Amino acid sequence: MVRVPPVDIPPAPQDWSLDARQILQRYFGYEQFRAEQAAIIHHVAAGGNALVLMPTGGGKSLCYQIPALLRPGVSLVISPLIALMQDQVNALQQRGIPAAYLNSTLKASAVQSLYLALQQQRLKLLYIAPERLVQPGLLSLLDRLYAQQGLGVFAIDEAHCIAQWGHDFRPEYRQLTLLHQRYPQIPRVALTATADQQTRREILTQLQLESARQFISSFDRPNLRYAVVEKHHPGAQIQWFLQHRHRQHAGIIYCQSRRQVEQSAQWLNQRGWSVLPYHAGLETSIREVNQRRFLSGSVQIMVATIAFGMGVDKADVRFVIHLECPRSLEGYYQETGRAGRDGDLSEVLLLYHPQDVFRQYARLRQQIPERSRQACERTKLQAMEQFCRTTRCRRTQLLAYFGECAAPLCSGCDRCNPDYLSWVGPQRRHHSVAAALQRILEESS
DNA sequence: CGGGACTCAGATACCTGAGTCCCGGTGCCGTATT
Repeated sequence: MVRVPPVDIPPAPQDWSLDARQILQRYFGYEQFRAEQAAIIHHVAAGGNALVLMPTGGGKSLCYQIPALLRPGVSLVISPLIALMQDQVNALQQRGIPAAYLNSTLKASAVQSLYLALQQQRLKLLYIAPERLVQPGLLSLLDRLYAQQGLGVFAIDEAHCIAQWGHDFRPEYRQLTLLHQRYPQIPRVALTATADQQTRREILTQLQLESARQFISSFDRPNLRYAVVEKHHPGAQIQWFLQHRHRQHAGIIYCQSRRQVEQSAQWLNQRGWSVLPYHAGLETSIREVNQRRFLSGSVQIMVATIAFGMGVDKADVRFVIHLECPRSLEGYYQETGRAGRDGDLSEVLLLYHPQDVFRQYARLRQQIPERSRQACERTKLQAMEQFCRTTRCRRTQLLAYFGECAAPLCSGCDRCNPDYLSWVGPQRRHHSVAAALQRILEESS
């Protein structure tokens, strides 16, 4: 992720009282709103709270950016990554919108001038991390703005982080509850592309959005083809998949540990594949170079941990491979969702081995002391396991997990189209027999 | 769970093997150090 100091804050345009559609055309260059965007924007701009679930590329950002421009004062966007803040702020500034971010990449002098700009209400959007939000200095400034009616909207971007990170990894995510307690008059909008029922409940509780209006789009990604294959010889299976289906295509291979990333990357490299590793143990400069090379297409395949993904916007990722089962269907959905953003057909392959899952059960027993959380994580892993072992349509099951009803057959997964099983080479006959038997058993029970 | 890192004894001056421990994956911030 490239770290650049913020550009000077552009002066606020004179007239923000345009209506939503005019703003859309004038500042963002689109003619029309998509799907529920208009409804969400009107609801939030009128002071309503909202939970927005919309798949990647659905135009979530506009759902808080336009309300921020329609309402008086400055709006705060809680964002999990510095790189995301930078991307968004750059894009807004290029459109002539006074936006800035406040984070540790800024020098003291830049922070000073930012505070001044806030006090003088020269900003419309401010991006910050939750860690920064909860600091007393910023809060007292926000108190003053609140008293002067200088706060517009609170947007919590990637709101699933509240549930996914708030417990142990980034505890400040659980202090966002202060937004409502301290500034009850300010509308809050939480946005995410992935949240199961449990995650939604947590978002609603933590942000006190229980009575908020919910806008939930379909999670289906019709251009993705799903397959889950039993893992026997992962190296050979991956090689077959690459050679026969994706010789030239860009793709991501997800591993569960840094070591597995290093080993797999090296193994593929030795066999002539154009790959680079990516995980949080690598130096920042190396991560930046590797990411840039993948995005630009000068390297074909990224072998990575979950560190790689959020904010990575590459349209032509044609495949995603999981060398091991992720810990939840939410994780799986997020990671596979990085394929096919351009809408073209893309293939996602999971190599499943029961022992991998068994190990994960053991690990969560050992690592999570709190019983209720352990149970919650176990439930998520169970759903993941069930997805791997199912004899029914994968897509239907994935969508059902996110609370969506879909047709019982999709023709875009290995259960609906067994040809997909040959992605990793010729199928051994007893597999299909075993699957058939299991299906008969399930159906008769 | 499984595998790597570490410890320590034993035999000998560097290395080996057995036993034990601990960790596995995401990032902010701020402070101390270059």
